[in-house]
Amino acid sequence: MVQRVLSSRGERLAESKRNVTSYDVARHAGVSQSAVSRCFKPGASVSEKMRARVMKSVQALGYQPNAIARGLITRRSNMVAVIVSNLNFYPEVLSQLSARFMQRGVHVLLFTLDHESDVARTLEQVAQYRVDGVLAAAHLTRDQMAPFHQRNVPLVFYNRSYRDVPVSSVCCDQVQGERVLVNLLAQSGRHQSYALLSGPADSVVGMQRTQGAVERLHELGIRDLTRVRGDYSYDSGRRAVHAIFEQRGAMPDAIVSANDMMALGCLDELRHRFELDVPGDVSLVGFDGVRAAHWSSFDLTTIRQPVESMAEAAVTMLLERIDNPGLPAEKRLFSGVLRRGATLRH
Amino acid sequence: MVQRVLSSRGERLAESKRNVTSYDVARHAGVSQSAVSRCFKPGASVSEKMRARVMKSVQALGYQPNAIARGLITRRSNMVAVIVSNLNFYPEVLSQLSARFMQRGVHVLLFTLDHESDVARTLEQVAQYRVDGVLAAAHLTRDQMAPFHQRNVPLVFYNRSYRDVPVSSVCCDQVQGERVLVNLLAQSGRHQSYALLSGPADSVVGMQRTQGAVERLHELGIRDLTRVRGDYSYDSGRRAVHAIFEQRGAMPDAIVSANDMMALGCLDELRHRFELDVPGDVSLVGFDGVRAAHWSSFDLTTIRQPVESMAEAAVTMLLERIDNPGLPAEKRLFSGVLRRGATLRH
DNA sequence: ACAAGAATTGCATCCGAAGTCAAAACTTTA
DNA sequence: TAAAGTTTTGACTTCGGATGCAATTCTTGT
Repeated sequence: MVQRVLSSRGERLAESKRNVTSYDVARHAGVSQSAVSRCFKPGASVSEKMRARVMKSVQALGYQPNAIARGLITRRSNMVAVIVSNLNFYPEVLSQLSARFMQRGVHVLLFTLDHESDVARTLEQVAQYRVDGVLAAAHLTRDQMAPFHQRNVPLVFYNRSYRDVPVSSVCCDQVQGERVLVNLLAQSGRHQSYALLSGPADSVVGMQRTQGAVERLHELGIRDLTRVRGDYSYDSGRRAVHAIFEQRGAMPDAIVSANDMMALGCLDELRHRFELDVPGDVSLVGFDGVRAAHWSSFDLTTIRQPVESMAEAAVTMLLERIDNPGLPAEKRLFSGVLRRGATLRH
Repeated sequence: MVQRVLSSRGERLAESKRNVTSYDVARHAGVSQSAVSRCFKPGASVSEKMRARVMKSVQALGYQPNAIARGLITRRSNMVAVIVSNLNFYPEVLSQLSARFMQRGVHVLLFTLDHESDVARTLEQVAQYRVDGVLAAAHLTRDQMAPFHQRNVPLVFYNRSYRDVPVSSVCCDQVQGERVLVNLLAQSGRHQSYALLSGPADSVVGMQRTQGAVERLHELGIRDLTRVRGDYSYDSGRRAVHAIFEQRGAMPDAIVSANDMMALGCLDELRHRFELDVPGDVSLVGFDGVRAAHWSSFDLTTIRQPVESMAEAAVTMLLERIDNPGLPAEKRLFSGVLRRGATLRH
């Protein structure tokens, strides 16, 4: 008898561990499993009576439909993969994307790539989870995109565009933004010598910004240009100031940084190590419009990427293409917004 | 004939759209589906000949096992939910967690909660995806945790501890950290009057920091204490300085901020609006050890949370509990690391 | 009250991989 | 070389919910 009690307890325990399924609900409510399933499908043909009855059992048993099982039969996981190259540089973007996907009932499977972590393996994982779409804020080679195209998994890039590949993307116009900044510097008529602080060599965005600046400077006939390279970090901005100084033997009138973080590094180094005045001695512009650029210690002149609009556009584009796989690839280009700070002599 | 070509194309197209399954591979290789399945299970009983043959077909067809289907039968999704309360405050933490999970072959389903977005609905989603575990860097009520306990889904909290609930957590010792800071301020013997800038009322971490500071100040017999509240943002730090000034009619000798962001806001406002010297006129301490605290414009004295260790511990704890559901709840408490900056008079 | 039509409901099957178990193939031993 | 033991392999079932279709129930009109 003791044994019996124990075994019954054991069973109950085992049972409580097992998840409640639609069959359990059906049995409890005295209806068919299909009926239960239909109660969870909006717009399905279910009578009020039935719905009430099923829902009572659902409540009683604490039933939660199994999204995995549903995904298997519907071939829709309701998940998208978000691939971010280096989380540190994009916290705000990820936050925006995540919030917007969630709001639309889409779940985010997050993949982060720290400098050359095994991209191939990561993409394999993405494929295995049968995500409905992929939002990539990271660089992929053509070969790496191919499997998604083959499987008809929509792919939208954030701030990476591929000139020759028909793939959707949402970008901020880096070239134009940088040109605006250079114009601004040139217009003041107080900058003869320039330094350009580029991003890492493998950053497409960085290349575009650099290109935009170089192009415009060249058009304006400016020849006094020192070029150094950084890695987008604050510290590399600080180091860059030294590199510039050593290369030129003096500070230039203006420094054009490929992003805000490095610009802030420059700013601090110029002020605190070189004891120079910004913008009195050197003008400085960045790119991105990060929070810190607005802080009163910096008040950096920069181009703000319209992150909200871009995230919204990217999410919309991806979801549209999931619902309608026939849609053609589309590239949307947003203009950055000039923020006039106090790092510019005029 | 044209029609025939078209239709054959159409078929091929339709076929190429359908994902390759283990049955397709089996047919192609002339073996059974089970054989294919076994080839993907490490340590399964498969002959070399068989494995080679299957893998050839796998390559030929570009087969990728369907993680959804696998998850259904094994009842293991190989996904964990990471719930983050406000992404802006925790980019580094998320980055750490994500990288560490990925490294161990676990996938991250990301859920973000912006101020009181529907927590209940979010948790429902978490449950429906049958994640293997949950890592929460957000506050959950006891009722909200219950379903996970019932379903035996391990739950680990990051920087939230629940005194009376047997739930696992990894935390930084907020109270101790704040006490260390207060001691430091008091030891210098140059601070008589204090202001305490707390976090939002619903932040447990904030409460603990505030409590630690208040306790220690009280123990030291310091009575001159002005208390104001912020929302953790830089801007609220700036505003707080005004609030403090208005409340006291003068600036205190030291401001203890519940986090770094607000401390930086204070610092900027003190220097640029009030034209006060920090640390000459006012001392200032923060908490967290964010990147910007190290920047030379600020050089903030603060307590750095050992994010790497904490993330590693949290990930390990969660995965251990997934593999071994019998493990008891455990709370791990890390000490923060004092960073002596230049915002402290001595 | 009854036929015709509309709205519900249930049965059976499917999604794609994993695991059980017995049959088949291969080894070893006498 | 046959028997016994070992390893491989394949047929079949399972996970949990969705859906086409047929059966049933409910409306409606006459």
